[in-house]
Parts: sequence; C-alpha cells; structure tokens
Amino acid sequence: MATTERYRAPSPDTDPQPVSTRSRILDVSERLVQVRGYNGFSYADVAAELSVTKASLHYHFPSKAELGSAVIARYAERFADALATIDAEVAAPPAKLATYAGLYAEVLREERMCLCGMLAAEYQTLPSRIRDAVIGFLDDNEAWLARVLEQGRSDGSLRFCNSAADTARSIVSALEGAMLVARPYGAVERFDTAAAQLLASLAGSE
Amino acid sequence: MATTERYRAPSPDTDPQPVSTRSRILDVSERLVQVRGYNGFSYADVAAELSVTKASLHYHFPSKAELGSAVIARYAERFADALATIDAEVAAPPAKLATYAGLYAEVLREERMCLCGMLAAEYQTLPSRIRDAVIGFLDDNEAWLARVLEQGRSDGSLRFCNSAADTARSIVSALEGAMLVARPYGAVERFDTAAAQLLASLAGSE
DNA sequence: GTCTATAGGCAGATAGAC
DNA sequence: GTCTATCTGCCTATAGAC
Repeated sequence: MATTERYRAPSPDTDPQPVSTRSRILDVSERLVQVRGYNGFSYADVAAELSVTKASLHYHFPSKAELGSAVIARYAERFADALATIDAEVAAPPAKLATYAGLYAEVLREERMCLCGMLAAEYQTLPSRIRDAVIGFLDDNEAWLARVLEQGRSDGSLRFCNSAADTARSIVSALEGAMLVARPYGAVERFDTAAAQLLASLAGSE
Repeated sequence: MATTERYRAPSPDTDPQPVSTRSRILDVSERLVQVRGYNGFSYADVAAELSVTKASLHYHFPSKAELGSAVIARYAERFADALATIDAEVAAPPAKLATYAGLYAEVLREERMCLCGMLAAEYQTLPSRIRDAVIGFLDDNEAWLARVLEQGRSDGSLRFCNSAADTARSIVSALEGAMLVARPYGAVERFDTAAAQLLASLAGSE
C-alpha cells in the first residue's frame, strides 16, 4: 500500500543485506507486546522465536526496560511517518480520518492491539521511560487529529460541537476502545462498524 | 449512593460479622487486577496487603486461574445488579445511559481500569475460563444497552442510525477506550468529556 | 556478536504441623 | 484456616569463553 512505503524496510533491490539482528529483535518484541502485553512476554519468548540465546538479546538490549523503550520509540517513529504520508497523499479531512482509522484496522487484522493501547492498560506497572513514551504517543496523535479537525471545520467537510482538541481525544479513545473490545471476539468487523459510526458522526454538511 | 446500595456489602447494623477472609482476598485481588493487570499481580502482593501467607491464599483459591475466575464472576454479578438497579430507579433512556457511564467514571475515579477492559487487553494470555467470563461480561453489557437503546428509540428520547446492537457495541467501546486513555493522564475529566460527547451524539429530538 | 553457565530472585503451588 | 518450609520453574541479568 502506497501510504506505508515510506516507513517500511527498504526493498531487497536497493538493500540486499539481511535484516539486522537488532531490528529482528524489535520486530518480534513489538508483536509480542501487542499480543501479550509488556508483562506477558519475556526474553525467553523472543530468544526462542529467533533461535538465539537470551544472553545474546542482552547484548543488544541490556535490560527489558531498554528493549521496551526501543520498541515504542521505533513504533512511534513509524506512526509519525505514516501520519506525514497521509498529509502528503490525502487532501480531504474526512478521507484523512478514514485513512487514520485504517491504520488501526491494519493492526487489528494482525490480531494485535495498538502498542500504545496495550501499554496504556499496563501503565501502572511500566518503567517511567516507557510511561513517558506512551503519553508522548497519545499527545502526538491527538495533536495531528486536532489539526485535521480544524482543517475540516474550516472547509466545512467536518462538523463537531466541542473543541478540536477534545474531539481529537474522543477519536483516539473511541478507536482504542474499539480495538480493545473487538480483539477478544477476533472480529475486525466490530472495529470497522464502530469506526464507521464514529466517522459518520463527524461528517460535515458539504 | 442509592444506585449502589443493592450490591454493596451489608451494613454493620444488620450484619455485624467481620468480612470473610475469602471476600477480603477478592477485594484486594480485584483492585490489583484493575490497577496492574492479571499478569501484573501475584499471590505475594495479595498476601502482603492482607498480612497473611501465600499458603493461606491457596487454601481459599487453589490456583491463580480460580482466583481470577472468582474475581470476575463476583464483579460481573455486582455489575448486573447495578444494571438492574438502574432499570428499577431510572426511567428515561438518556438518564439510564448517563447513569451507566457514571458507573465507569466511579471506577476510574479510584484510579482503576474497568476489570473487563483490563482483561480484554490481556486476553491472549488468560486461562480459558477467564476468557469466557470476559466475553460474557461484554455480551451482557451490550444486551442491556441494546434494550435501553430500543426503548429510547421507541419513545423518541434517543436517536441513532445503526442497529441497536451495533450502537450498543459502540458505546461499550467508546467508554472502555475513554477509560483506557484517561488513566495514564490521571485525568478523569478526559473520560467525562468523551462520555458527555458520546451521550450528546445519541440525544433524540424530544 | 553469540555462546555456555550461572547467579539471585520471584512466580505459582504443595506438604504437613498446629 | 493459617502457618513454616520447601519445590520447581521461569524471570531478568551477568561473567567470561569463543
């Protein structure tokens, strides 16, 4: 998909080297956190999947807190790139919101929770570096959404009663909640229905 | 509060006995699951808070899965009673929804996540008995909400485009998500704003 | 960079005395 | 019912060889 090219790994044509161990560790860890939670995965799980030893993982990431921090930092960077891509490729505010919701749907289709939503649930047990990253991720998303909402209000394509900031928060909440509840049922449709309803409630007069 | 009396512990006047050990274990465990998650608390945590030994806890709840099952079973029962109380004491559908959202707000005010939302995040790591209880809890909530929505559509006090069932799912999603996101900020206002927006979007013509 | 080996601690759980 | 004592296993993390 075009909107994801900018933040995916380089293609084999231009970059024939094997993926670095560090990045494969992050890939596996990211998925495990999204599926099982930060408190639900271990170095042993990652090591088994990659057929290396736990000691080897500690060479790349000395502590679990550092591994967790690296996971969310990379995730946030990729997400920020995706938002920039939406800005570059999608003009209309309602379409931007729909594409944004589509990012969540993609994650859910892989049977994962949003990394940030999962960490939000576990918030009280997390190292402070990871806590800060969770807050930063939410803030960035809300700021981007608020800009899109302002734009939509200006051109009449979106309509909402409260402030753009509050509405942005509601959107993040609603999408995170829709993922949270849909996943136990293994039902992506549940998410899609909730997202569609949300977007419809923001539709403008135009 | 009147709406909670029916499912709270009996008052000292009518029931002067001390709270049973079993129920105190459930109280502490429930709070720990809501704050730290099922994978984030241990028998040692509960034992320390109650000043008993882990072995004593195992007498009451032989395995952690049984303890977890008992926690969610009691929670679901109490929640069902709360819904019955709303039905008995609140007539207007919009007021029923507002009272329902207030149940979530109460939980959040105690810096807890909804038990079911927390377990939904950890779903993939849970014993199957607990998984089933999570699904059952969500189903029950959605069914109750769908009935309220139907009632509101009939009397014109509520308005919504999709089916009552889908709208009920959206409400559960939105409230769970609003809790999930508000908690890291320690900001109950975030939840209140999102809940108010949600309820306003369902307001009928009447 | 990856390994073997191991440390030290906490997890869930059990046996048996009181 | 609650205790002490203990088991087994997994956890994060480190030392040091290759």
